[in-house]
Amino acid sequence: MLNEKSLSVSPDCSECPIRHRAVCARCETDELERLEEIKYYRKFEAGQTVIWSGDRMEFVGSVVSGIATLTQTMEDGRTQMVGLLLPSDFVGRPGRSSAAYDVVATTDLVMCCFRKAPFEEMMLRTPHIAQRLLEMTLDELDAAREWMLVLGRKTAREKIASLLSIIARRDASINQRDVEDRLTFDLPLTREAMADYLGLTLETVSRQVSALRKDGVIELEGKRHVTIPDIGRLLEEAGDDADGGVFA
Amino acid sequence: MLNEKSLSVSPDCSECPIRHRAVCARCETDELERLEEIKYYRKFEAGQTVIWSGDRMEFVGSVVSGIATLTQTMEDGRTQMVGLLLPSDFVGRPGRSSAAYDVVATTDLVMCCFRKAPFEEMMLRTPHIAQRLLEMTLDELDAAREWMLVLGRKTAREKIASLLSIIARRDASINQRDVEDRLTFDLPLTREAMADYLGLTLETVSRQVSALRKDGVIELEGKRHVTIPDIGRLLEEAGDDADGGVFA
DNA sequence: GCAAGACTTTGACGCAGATCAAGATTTGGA
DNA sequence: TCCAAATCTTGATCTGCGTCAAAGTCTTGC
Repeated sequence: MLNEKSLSVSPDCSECPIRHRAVCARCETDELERLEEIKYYRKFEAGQTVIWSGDRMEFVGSVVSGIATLTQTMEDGRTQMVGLLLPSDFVGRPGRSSAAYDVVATTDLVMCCFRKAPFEEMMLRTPHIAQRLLEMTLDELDAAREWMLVLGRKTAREKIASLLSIIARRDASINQRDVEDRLTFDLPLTREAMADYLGLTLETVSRQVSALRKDGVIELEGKRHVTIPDIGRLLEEAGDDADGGVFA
Repeated sequence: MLNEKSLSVSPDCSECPIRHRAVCARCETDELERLEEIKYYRKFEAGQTVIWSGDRMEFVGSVVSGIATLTQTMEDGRTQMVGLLLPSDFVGRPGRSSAAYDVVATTDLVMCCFRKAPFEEMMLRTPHIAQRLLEMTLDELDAAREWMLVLGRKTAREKIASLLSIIARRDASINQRDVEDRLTFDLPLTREAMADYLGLTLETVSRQVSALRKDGVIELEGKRHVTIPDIGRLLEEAGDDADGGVFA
């Protein structure tokens, strides 16, 4: 299965998670080349909608850089975010022809896309791709279920702490350490987007963020830059085990 | 790929969804026979725990008959149901060694199980199985995300109506039509289990069920037997489009 | 550098659903 | 058949978060 060429990563693909995670180092050379043929990049600006719920979806792909959200909207306008897409996350469903959710770029976004039909065709012939996608989808399912606990049973304060701990842990690209080796990052979401993710109003989000700051759980510089002095404390506030449940 | 034997269903397997949905009519005869070798049935009584969160999980499988729930519990005892397993639903994750949730039988339950190691091994050699599991997992992910909207944004009354409409639509085995051709079924969940699914208290569930009855949206015979005079009305109460969103 | 719009904070008040409590109904075992 | 436990209903009261309102603070383009 393995050969030298499949292990090497060509420069233009060094940022492409699908190729890294699903394909590279596992498939035959000619499969890699076929995948290369149907691959292309798309860029979106912050605020742009990548795809509307119900639209025909003619590609699948994964996030290379930036952040996007998946949201559902009820007829009366209530909206719930159902997924946060960070670099390396996959978008799209083989076998489904239209999008089930709105996908919106919340920061500038680069996606690595594959035309859907040839990708599906290739999946049929390349078992590792389906297996890798299954693995990724099971991870997403776990994350969705973890989030159900947050939405159904946690208080507003716990919800905020849960969101901050997910962001602090999941997106290596925005995470830094400051001079004292504390976690520090820019929030990639507005208060309103946080509210949509957490099933709260933006006013409640704002109040609870202020409360966490006042209590020393987080530090804020401006509206968006967050520093976590003690990640264990934050996890406690989130109602998680100190060792972090599924996020560990 | 196809041959006569793979299309025929042996009697002892006529109820096994994995075989129907993932394997039958798609694989070679010898794969079918190997699958048969590692297959076994397990029965559980109502109330029994199938597996505890964190336990080593040495099988995967699917529900043949009965209903089970997936729940998460916080240290302080708050619990959230994160999945409802109806006949044909799959349990277990190839590649994961321990269970992430408690699985509890809420009615008498029959499961069709496969020993995990040989099943995984077989999955590697039989692309259709991974592809079928991917399809099923994507469906579960959609259901989980639909439920996030219910948990995050719907009122108590809408939540109850949403749960009833899911049960009314998804479990063909408990669904009947009465003499006037109206949907009618026994609720497979206690008020407490409904509360755990909906992120409510059991008192609120009881009150809202009573309210829906008083308003003629549902009819009750005893505590558990429900009749839906007008499914469109119920969907309206659930806040869904009359044509049902992802449940359509 | 300033005006307009987007985003955020804070306050006052109301309400949906939680909590606490008591009692009714159903189930099951001796 | 009867008692005990489980399940469900209903009422009274409390509270966390939503709603409405106003003002503060960033950002952007001119």
